[in-house]
Amino acid sequence: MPLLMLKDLPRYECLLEASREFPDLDPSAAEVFLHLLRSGDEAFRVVESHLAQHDISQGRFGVLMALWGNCQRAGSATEKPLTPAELAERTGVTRATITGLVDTLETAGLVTRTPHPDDRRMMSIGLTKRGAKTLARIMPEHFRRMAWLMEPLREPERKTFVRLLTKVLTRAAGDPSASKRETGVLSARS
Amino acid sequence: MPLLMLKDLPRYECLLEASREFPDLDPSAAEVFLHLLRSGDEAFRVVESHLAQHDISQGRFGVLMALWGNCQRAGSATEKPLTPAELAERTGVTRATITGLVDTLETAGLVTRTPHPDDRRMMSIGLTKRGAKTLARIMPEHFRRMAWLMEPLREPERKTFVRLLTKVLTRAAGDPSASKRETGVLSARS
DNA sequence: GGCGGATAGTTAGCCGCCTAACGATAAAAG
DNA sequence: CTTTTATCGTTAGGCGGCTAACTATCCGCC
Repeated sequence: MPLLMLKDLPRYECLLEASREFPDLDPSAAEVFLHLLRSGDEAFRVVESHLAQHDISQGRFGVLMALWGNCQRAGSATEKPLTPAELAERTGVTRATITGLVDTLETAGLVTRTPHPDDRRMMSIGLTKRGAKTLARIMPEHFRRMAWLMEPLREPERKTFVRLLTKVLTRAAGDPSASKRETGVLSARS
Repeated sequence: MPLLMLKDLPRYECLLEASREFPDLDPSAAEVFLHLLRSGDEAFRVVESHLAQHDISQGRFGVLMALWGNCQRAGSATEKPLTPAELAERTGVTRATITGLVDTLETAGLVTRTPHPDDRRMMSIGLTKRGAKTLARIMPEHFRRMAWLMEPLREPERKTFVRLLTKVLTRAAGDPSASKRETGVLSARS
């Protein structure tokens, strides 16, 4: 997981102090923001350390899950392949990155890569039996780790949490381009 | 920002459905978890896209901030250098990574790197005037972006948010080793 | 003073992410 | 039918993260 701004979270009082020097700094916003970055980081680590034991990175896991989900979605026991572009779309990385991930997964015998039957520009990526078995081995503990991390939260807290997180996601989805923000179009929008 | 499990967040009903097949899957925990991962990702993107305009990566920004914070902390106008190990500790990456980051920052004229006066094993990394000016130029918009993302949340929501995030962080900090979790020591602890 | 263990920063190699560019292919336009 | 535009997966190169190993240095102990 890449670097966060700084490892130790500043106390609110420090942010308040800093806001005197930087008028653009909203102390409570910064506090939430930094806690969010940090928590996301930690959440990632909790599951990633388990995946690593299976020689699976989060990136590879995403590809495997997308393929596996596609089998389930198809409601069929037979594999339903995806193209690299579809994998890229579902996993949120570029097609170029998918090439590398599929390279290593193919080498490990977890996926197949064959020319697409309908379009010669495309490849067809499918989950092997070994890939499916690897996933089946990983998923129980994967889900347990998620549950473990969230255990201190009771159901109502979880609902609140999701609601707040969704507000952030909605806001982020409305992200105008950076240049617009800097030129003050944002204040006109607000 | 690296890959999340899958780009599109599953609806709660899907998680409920999946929990029938996977007894280890706690639907509400998974929902919060995935929302958290995703929100952390988006928060990262909001500030990172701005930094990129200044040719600064999040990693570099962290180093600069640590150096700048050290100046401030020292309450002195003169620069107060840090060692690579101190930078690594404050920014949460390895010393090896710091070497690379400092390499590029030094090339850009934003930091100085000199032998340490007291210990010949160490280097001394300091912020240049140019580095400080670059930071001063970046920080207003950086803080504005944080504030922008959190704007939909009112003060009480922010306090709740920080409380919930802190619970997660506390839990993550109590993370026993992975092997212990898998062997069931966790259930004995709970 | 000498030895052993610890620490520091760097290097090499790997991985995963990106962008830009490319050749091959498909689709659209005229 | 031909030309132009769009799409695909891959490649090359860069960056930032990691681990392991290395040489140089420091420190504690005998």
